Amino acid sequence: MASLDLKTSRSIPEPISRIATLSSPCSACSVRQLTICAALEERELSEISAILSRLELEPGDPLFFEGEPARHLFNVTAGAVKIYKLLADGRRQMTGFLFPGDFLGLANDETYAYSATAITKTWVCRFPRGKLENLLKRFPKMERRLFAMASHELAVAQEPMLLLGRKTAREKIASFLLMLSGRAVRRGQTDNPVSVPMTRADIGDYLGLTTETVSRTFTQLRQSGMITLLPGGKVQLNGRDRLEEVAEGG
Amino acid sequence: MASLDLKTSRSIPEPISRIATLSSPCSACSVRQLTICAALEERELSEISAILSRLELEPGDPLFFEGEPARHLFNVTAGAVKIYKLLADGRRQMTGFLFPGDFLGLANDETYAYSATAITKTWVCRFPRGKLENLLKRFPKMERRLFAMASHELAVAQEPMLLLGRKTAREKIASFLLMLSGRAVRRGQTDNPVSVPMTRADIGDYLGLTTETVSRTFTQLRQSGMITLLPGGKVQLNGRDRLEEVAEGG
DNA sequence: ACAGACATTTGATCCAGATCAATGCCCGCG
DNA sequence: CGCGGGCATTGATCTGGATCAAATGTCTGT
Repeated sequence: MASLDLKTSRSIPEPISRIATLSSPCSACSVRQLTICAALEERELSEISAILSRLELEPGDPLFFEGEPARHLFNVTAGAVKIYKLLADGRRQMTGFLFPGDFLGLANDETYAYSATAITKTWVCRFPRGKLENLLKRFPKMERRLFAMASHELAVAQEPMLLLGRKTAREKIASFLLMLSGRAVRRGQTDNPVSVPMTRADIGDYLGLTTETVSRTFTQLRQSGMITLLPGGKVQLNGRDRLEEVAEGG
Repeated sequence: MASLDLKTSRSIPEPISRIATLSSPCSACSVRQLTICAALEERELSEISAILSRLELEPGDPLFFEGEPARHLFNVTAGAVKIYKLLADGRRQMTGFLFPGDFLGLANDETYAYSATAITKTWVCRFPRGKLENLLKRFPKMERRLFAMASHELAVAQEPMLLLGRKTAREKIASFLLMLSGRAVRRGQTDNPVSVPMTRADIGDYLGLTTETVSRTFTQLRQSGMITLLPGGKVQLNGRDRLEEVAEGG
C-alpha cells in the first residue's frame, strides 16, 4: 500500500531541506509576537535561539510523518504547511493548514498524530523536544504561554468539525475563504485579496469534497459575483458580509 | 431564532442541578488517576477539594452554553456529557462526548467555544476558573499535568475530522462504536457490551448523518451479525477485528 | 395499567455531490 | 519555441444518504 510505504520509509534525517545559513536573530523575528516566543526577555531569547534550527523547505517537502517518533516541535515563520491523516486505502483527510506564527508537533504519546508537508517555500524553526522541555521547566512564563496557545487551539479545534459535518459545499467553501482571510488578518497580512496557496485537491481533502466539486463551487461563487479569482492563487472577496451569509446557510 | 434564545436566556445560576450534599473526599475519587487531580499529594488534594463544587445533573441539564463567559472548568466523574455547536438555522454539530475522567471548559478567550449538556444522570466537579488558576501557579506539577492533558487532547482532536470528512455511513458507525469501546477500556469499564447512552439523533449530529441513516446503519450491522443490540442502550460487538475492517473501509 | 411524549425503525423518493471522462491551462525545461 | 506534466475546469451520469412519511417501540409519570 503506497500510503504505508510513505509512512515507514520516508523518514527525514535532513533531506531536501537545508539548514538556513543566515541565522537571523529571534529579536528580529516577524512572527514572534504571535507564537511561543512572545514576551521573552533578551536572555531567554538567546537561549531559545541556541537550541533551534532554522529550516528552509521547498513545496512538497515533508516535515514529518504520522506515527514517527515526535522528536521535534516546529514553528512556522514563513510560508504554509498542510497537516493530514491517511486511511489505509489512501483516502486523505487534511486536518489543518498552518501559517506563520502557528506551531505544530505537540504530541504527548511520543509519536506524531499526523503528517506535515510544506505547501509553498516555507521557513520553520525546529526545536528538539527534550531541550525545549528543559527550557520550559526553567522559564515558567514560556510554559504558561505554550499552555495558553494549546488551550486556545483546543477551543477552536471544534470549528473544522462544524465545517465538515453539517455544511453544504457552497457553505464550506465560503467559510473556508473567510477563515483564510481572518487568519491572514490576525498575522498582520492583507486580508482581502486572500492568498490560497493550496491546490483544489488539498482544499477538497480538508472540506470533505472532491477536487471537481471544489472547482465547480469556486466557479459558481465567481459567477454570482461574490469572489474574483486572481492570478497567483489569490482570491478577492467581493463583500465579506454576503459571503458570511452564504457561509451560515443564507 | 430558537438557538439564540437558548444561548442568551438560559444561563445557569444553579438550576435543576443541585450541589451534591455528600462531599465524598477526592482521595476516594474513582477517576482521579485519569484526570487533572492525578498524582497530587494529600495536602494538594484538600486544597483542590476546597475550591470545587460537586454537581449532580439530570439528563438534559445544561452545563453551559457557547458564548457564555467561561467562569468554570468541569471534570466529569460519572455519567456522560455531550458538547456541540449550533449553526444559525439550528443545524447542530456535536463536537464530542465526554465520560468520567474527561474535563471540559478550557477556553482562553473568556467565553465557552461550545455548549455542554448532560446525557444521562451525571456528576461533575466544577472549578471556578480564577481560583483554579491560582492553584495552578502554586502547584506547577498540576499545571504540567493539565498541559499534558491539553496537548494530548489536541493531538487526538484530529481523529473526529477523519471520521467526518472521508468515511461512509457504515465506516462512521463502526468507527464510532470502536471509539466508545476503546474509551471505556481506558477508564476501566467493560469494553464489550459497550454502553451507548446517547440518542440516534446525537450520534447523527456527531457523525454528520441523519437519525434515519444512523438507525438504518445499525440495523444493517446487526443483520450482518457484527453487532447485537441489547436493552438499555448497550451494544455487543461480535468480533472487534471485523468491525475494525469495516471502520477502515474493508 | 394506561396515556402521552419521544425515540427508533422502516419504506419510498429525491438530489447534492461523487464518479467517470475530456479538455484546457500554465509553467518549467530541453 | 515546442513539449510534457501537473493542476483546473467543465460535462454527463450515477448513487449514498437526505428528505418526507408513517408505523412501532419504549420510557415516565400518574
